[in-house]
Amino acid sequence: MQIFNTLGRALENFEPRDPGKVGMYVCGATVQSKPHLGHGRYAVVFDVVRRYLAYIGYDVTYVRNVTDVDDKIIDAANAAGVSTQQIVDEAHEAFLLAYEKLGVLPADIEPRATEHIAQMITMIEQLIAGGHAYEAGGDVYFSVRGFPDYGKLSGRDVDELQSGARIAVGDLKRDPLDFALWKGAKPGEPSWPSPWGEGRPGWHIECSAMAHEYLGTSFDIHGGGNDLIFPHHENEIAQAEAALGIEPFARYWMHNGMMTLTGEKMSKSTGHIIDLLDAVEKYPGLAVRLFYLRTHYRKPLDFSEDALADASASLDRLWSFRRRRPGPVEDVPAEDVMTSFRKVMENDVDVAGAMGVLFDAVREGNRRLDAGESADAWIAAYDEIVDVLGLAEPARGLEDIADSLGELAARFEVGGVTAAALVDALVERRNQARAAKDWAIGDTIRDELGALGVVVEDGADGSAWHRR
RNA sequence: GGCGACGUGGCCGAGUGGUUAGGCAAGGGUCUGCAAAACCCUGUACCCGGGUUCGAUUCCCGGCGUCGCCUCCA
Repeated sequence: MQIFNTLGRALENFEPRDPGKVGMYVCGATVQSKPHLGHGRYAVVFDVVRRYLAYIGYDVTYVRNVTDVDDKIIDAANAAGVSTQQIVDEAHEAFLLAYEKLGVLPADIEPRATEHIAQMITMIEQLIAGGHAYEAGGDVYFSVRGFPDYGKLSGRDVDELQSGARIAVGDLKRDPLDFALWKGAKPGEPSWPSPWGEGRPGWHIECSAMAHEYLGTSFDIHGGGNDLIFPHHENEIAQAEAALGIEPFARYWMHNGMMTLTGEKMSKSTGHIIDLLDAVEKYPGLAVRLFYLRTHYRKPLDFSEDALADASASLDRLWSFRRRRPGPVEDVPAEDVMTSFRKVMENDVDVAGAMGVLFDAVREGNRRLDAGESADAWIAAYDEIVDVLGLAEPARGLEDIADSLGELAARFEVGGVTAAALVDALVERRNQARAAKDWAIGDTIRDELGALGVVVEDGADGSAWHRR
């Protein structure tokens, strides 16, 4: 397949380092506060990349890190008067909940920075030994000008960066461009022992060290938001390639575009955000997921309430198609549908294009069902595509409304062993009433069920119900 | 200022050198006790100005506009 590689800014044929296997490292979040819609986008985008690679037969190792030590976390802990651990745990829990609601599969490995201090120290030692880094007053800095390839990812020129670079008061850098690998501990900060005294790692070194730890040298795909290209990923490359003496650190760099709100980037530092957990509370998590997936992953995506409602309506269309024939189908997926699907996906993961293929299949499937023909091949195609996109309707039980269903059934003098049987009995009772043209009873039962979240729909071949 | 991206029908949004993307919304029809769903039909888009070409929304140049990175950020 073809992937747009930020390193080189071109579409490239994807060839993994080891045949049949893909190692993927995606920059996760700094767990400092609750996630916003932008975090959901990166998570969903790379979740689909991962699923598609697995779908076409690769054995994928998916690593998504958790940054659990940095200035902002320390600030947040101090401001709230709690431990950094508490800030990290609460935020991380919120992220995991959001990922789950969005249908994001758990990472194979979810390494935390604080659990890989030793690997970072090793890498920093390698850098110092190689003359790429220097210790200064308990800090360690990477020497940017000593790494000729610096700027190759972001397209930056070291001499032009010079003017914009700044030195904080008390900084011990030899060159304004240099960045911290290790920061000497200040009072009240979490710290770890090191050859340079107590301290903590700089931001960038964790990804270099952890990606190398789990995926080895020159692994396949490194992903993240495009706001990480500079300086984070540029620095990751510099550190890893200088320390390990390998090139490239990662072979393909993929970056998703930013979420915007009223045309401006969402950013937690400005507070210009929509809370992700709020969004997945108001709309089904998978509607938010579909909202992300309608737009090509590299483009900016503007949030609006209307867009989310639009996505939600689209999702209903998909799901109501599948509900027409519940359960597994035997047929193989319609070949031309799957061919089209793969064709668009091979084009730099054109999920928006895949959406078109999917909806085409849905229309054809619906048409066939209306005509009384078999739509199994299209349902099978639907299942396969929806599985790759992560948009399958989750099974929803009736446990939470079992008591109310019991009361309702009692009112209409029907019974059943399970909650589902109660619904069946109520629908049957309703149809008896309808057969007798007693529309009032029929409509009451439908309305009452609807109030509980059970939607009843009458079709040519009987009435069907589903949980909303 | 440097680097980069984008500008498609009412809205969202793929894609392509010449043949229907798709979704949502809208109008008309079929089905239907009502509702819902579904199907069929309708709207014929590609920022502006040049250029290349038999032909450009698609390639090139210029302009206008919007956005991102250059500082923490998915």
